[in-house]
Amino acid sequence: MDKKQNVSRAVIRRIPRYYRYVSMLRANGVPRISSRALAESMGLTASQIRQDFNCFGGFGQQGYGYNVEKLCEGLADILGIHRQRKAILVGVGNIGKALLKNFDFKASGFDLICAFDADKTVVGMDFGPANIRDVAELYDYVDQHQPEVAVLTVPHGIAPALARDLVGHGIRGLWNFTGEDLHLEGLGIPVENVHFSDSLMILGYAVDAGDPSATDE
Amino acid sequence: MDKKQNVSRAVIRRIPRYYRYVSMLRANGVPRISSRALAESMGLTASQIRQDFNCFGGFGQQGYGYNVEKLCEGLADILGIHRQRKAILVGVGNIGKALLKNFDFKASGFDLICAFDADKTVVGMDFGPANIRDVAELYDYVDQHQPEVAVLTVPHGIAPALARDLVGHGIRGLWNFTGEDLHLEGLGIPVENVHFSDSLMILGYAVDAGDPSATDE
DNA sequence: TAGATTGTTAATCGATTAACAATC
DNA sequence: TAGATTGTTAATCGATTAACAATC
Repeated sequence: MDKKQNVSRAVIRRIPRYYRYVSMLRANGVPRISSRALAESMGLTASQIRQDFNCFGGFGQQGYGYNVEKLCEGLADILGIHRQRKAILVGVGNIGKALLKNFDFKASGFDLICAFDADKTVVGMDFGPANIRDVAELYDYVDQHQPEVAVLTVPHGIAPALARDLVGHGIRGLWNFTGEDLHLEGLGIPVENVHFSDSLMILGYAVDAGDPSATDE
Repeated sequence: MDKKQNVSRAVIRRIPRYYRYVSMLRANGVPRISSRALAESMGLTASQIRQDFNCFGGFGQQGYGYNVEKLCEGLADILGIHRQRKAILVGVGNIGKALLKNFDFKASGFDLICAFDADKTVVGMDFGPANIRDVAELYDYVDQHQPEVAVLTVPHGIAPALARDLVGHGIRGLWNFTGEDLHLEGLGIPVENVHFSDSLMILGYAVDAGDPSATDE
């Protein structure tokens, strides 16, 4: 199920999308799928799909294709969905609230154990799965519970310092919604920077150009 | 300012990030920057930056570098920031609300003129720039005001049909937060699918692997 | 002018696609 | 077995990097 060590960035970034499509097939009770049929439905080539899956060793079977159940579990394992790593969220503003209320952390492999904010009026409340605590307790909490990942939904400006401190307290990955690029790869800390504006600007360019090829995945 | 026709997808997707960095330099009053210095601060190579900028014709000057003001305006023009294209938002749930309240559409080149929801309790309210109308009025409104882009923040399931209908009424681009991939490129309609879960899963993978190289941009 | 830095061509690298033998 | 489809190698394509002449 795990074979090669050096899986390229391009491949890894496609895995969640595979997982999404294959999960849907599974939910629909489809027992098996060929690389050709999956490629068709995803807008990729069959070759690429076989290459990608083979980075992680043989999911498939010649003459048959891929068993959907097995493939789905394989992809889930690659992504560590079942590991349910502990995560915290810092900054319960609109975006923070929206994530707490709507976003299914469990489905992505995380257990959101607590959220933090400086605003006393939200401290003590519950949104979705997590209780809100005072940000003053943040580092004590991190020391004690050792979450692996922090979701940053704080206002612009305070992100870089916060990120550094969290990493100092053992945080190993950051999901960053602040709009400021964080670069902690030098420390070996992965960061996913979510930039709404970049996405919308690319859409604007594509609309102006009348060219959809800048968009999709 | 505009030279080549076939600007590659890879280049286009970097432009918003350039725009972000160069805007910051401008805000800080920096008058000029070399490809070398910009590369340093963005974690790219100088070569790549010069190649990228040259897709759109000479922003720079030999021996001097790039004039920040001019470069910033050039990038804004490529992205059509000043065009302020009309946009609507459909689905005023948590994510919709968060976007309306927090997201600066103008800074990305859009004027969010109206939002729609089926829930009568939010109809008539204002969040941020836009008034909320009943979704029953949606298509009449689109016919009349001809927005170019629709932001889809509706619940899972109804997105594909809604997207098709909006395109039927002249919508030329979709910013899709529903978690369902929409593929309308066959119709020449660009779509930016925003997938929070994909982003978080990639982060999870990178954390497990102890390898930040899957993340960043 | 001399130094700096671009614009641009050529070389390298990586990712995608094609092809086909292996095998279920 | 025959047909289908994978796993995998080789060919192609595109994107990034290096190099350097042009020129401010």
